[in-house]
Amino acid sequence: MTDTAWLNETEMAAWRAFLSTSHLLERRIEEQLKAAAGLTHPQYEVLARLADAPGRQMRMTELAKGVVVSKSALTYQIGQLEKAGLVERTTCPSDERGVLAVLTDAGVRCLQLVAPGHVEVVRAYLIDRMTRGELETMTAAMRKTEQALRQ
Amino acid sequence: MTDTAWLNETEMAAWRAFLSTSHLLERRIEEQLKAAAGLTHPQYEVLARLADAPGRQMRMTELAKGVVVSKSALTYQIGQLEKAGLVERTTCPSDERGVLAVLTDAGVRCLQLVAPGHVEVVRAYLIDRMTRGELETMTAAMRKTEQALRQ
DNA sequence: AGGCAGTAGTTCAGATTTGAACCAGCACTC
DNA sequence: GAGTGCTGGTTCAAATCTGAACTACTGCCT
Repeated sequence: MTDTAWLNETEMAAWRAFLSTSHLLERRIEEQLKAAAGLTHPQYEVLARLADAPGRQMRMTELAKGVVVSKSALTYQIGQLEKAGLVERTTCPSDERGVLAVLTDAGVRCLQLVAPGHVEVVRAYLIDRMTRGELETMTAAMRKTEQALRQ
Repeated sequence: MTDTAWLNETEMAAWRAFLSTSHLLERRIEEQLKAAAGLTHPQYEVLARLADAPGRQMRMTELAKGVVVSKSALTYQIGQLEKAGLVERTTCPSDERGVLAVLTDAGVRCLQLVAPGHVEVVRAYLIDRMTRGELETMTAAMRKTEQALRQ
């Protein structure tokens, strides 16, 4: 263990702010989605990602990486969404092992219904409270960390 | 529902970056703490908060708010930490209902042991990748959101 | 062809989280 | 000083997440 520099005032404040904020926002989002449509945040993210994907479909592993959950958690959530009729499973034509999660028409409609309320929260608490400059600075910083963490 | 403006490119990129980064970092931290000391991130946060508190002790509700978990989750985690001998429960002298979580000497030692490795991760992936300016901008932005979410 | 390491998903057990329901003690009113 | 509403914590059931097997298939290599 090499000796690590402790965090100074500013750094600690930054870390604490980041940590608390991300958790608080997560809670708020979860609450809003639950109330609006009985969805969890990961579920919403799955729908949103699929909607953006070509053919409204994506491989399980790819989706798991995008949403940042374990493969088993995704298996579970896709199961839930399938029960709700918002997603379907198809075996991948090019790879017999693979599974494609496909957004159904009902899934699209559900997303259209829920998205505005969700975006509203993201805006009200995060986006609209930042200046354009702050937004860009934050994005740049986040991207560096994200890239490092994705290897 | 008033009509909400959708997120434009920049805003969406910012949101996605923030979201992915916070989740990825959370995963990495969890992994490090688990490997280093069998602690979860919330558990570490509890220890760290208590160590900073006067008398190394805090009321349950106050602690739950600080760490950003539900009261029931905190009850559970304090139970775990108590089993491990890192924390003790005391009834609050001024309020018979209240419970004080107190960091034990073993808790202090555990924290001293684990903190460097944890800080190392926070530094390596987040803090040290930002310029001083970015750090301050991000903190300012996070604080606005945090404040709004804490009402 | 045959073998073999690696990848894709699922299953499983265990840990953790959450909100709702609950009990007890505080504080304020009449 | 009894009544009432509120706050602090715990308990509980249900949902979800994770990592560790496990199965099945792919892609190489010989």
